[in-house]
Amino acid sequence: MKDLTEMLKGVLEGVILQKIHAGETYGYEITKYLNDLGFDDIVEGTVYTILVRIEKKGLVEMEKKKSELGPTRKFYTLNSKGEQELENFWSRWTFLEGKMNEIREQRK
Amino acid sequence: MKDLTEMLKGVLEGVILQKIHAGETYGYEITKYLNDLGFDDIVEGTVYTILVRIEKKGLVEMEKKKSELGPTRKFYTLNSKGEQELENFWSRWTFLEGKMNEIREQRK
DNA sequence: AACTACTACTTAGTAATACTATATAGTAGT
DNA sequence: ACTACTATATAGTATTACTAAGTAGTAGTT
Repeated sequence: MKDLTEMLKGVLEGVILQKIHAGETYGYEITKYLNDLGFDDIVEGTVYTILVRIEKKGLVEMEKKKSELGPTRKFYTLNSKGEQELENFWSRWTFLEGKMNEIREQRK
Repeated sequence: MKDLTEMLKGVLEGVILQKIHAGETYGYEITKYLNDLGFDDIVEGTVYTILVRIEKKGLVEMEKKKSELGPTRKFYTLNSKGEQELENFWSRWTFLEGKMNEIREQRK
């Protein structure tokens, strides 16, 4: 999908939190997952930037594990603060989604 | 709703295009409309910035009309380019909304 | 006349975020 | 050696919403 960049702001971080919530994962895998989902323009640099950010915010724990295929992977898991932030994220999303439907339906 | 700012990026402009599409309107009225909808933090400055932007992009026509209550109002209407952009906007939104549901449902 | 409140528009500066571009490095197959 | 794929890192850029402050018209109150 084209021109999605601006619309992803404030969303992509939550999407990545959700992905980590669904099971321990690492940057390269997250990037692949998003590309496979149809977010063509999301590249590794974008994902790593967000991973650094959420780690600084203290939302995740990180553990290095060897890969048989390449350099060491950095696996992330959500901590309780991360789980709370994920809930807040979905709360914001649900609010926005509801309002967008209202706005779309309005006549006059 | 708190902390919605980032999530509004790439969305608010489309919302305003939709509001104009629904009928000729002006900045102050748009601001009130958004506040009444529940977007508490959207202030006049934000709306006027976007109105200037969409006018520069050539998505709207503007006409000044006197108000009985205050300074002259600047009424906006969508032109064909604006209508096209609005369609593209909803297309992007629908795509994102669908993907977000997929992401939210995923297990592992 | 001075004031307050509401209507209405303007704009310079800031913060946050995703993307661009490039670099480094490990493993495996030809 | 070369190529491809896996895997992480980061400086710089563009875009966008928000902050903050200002100007100005109308109407009612004191």
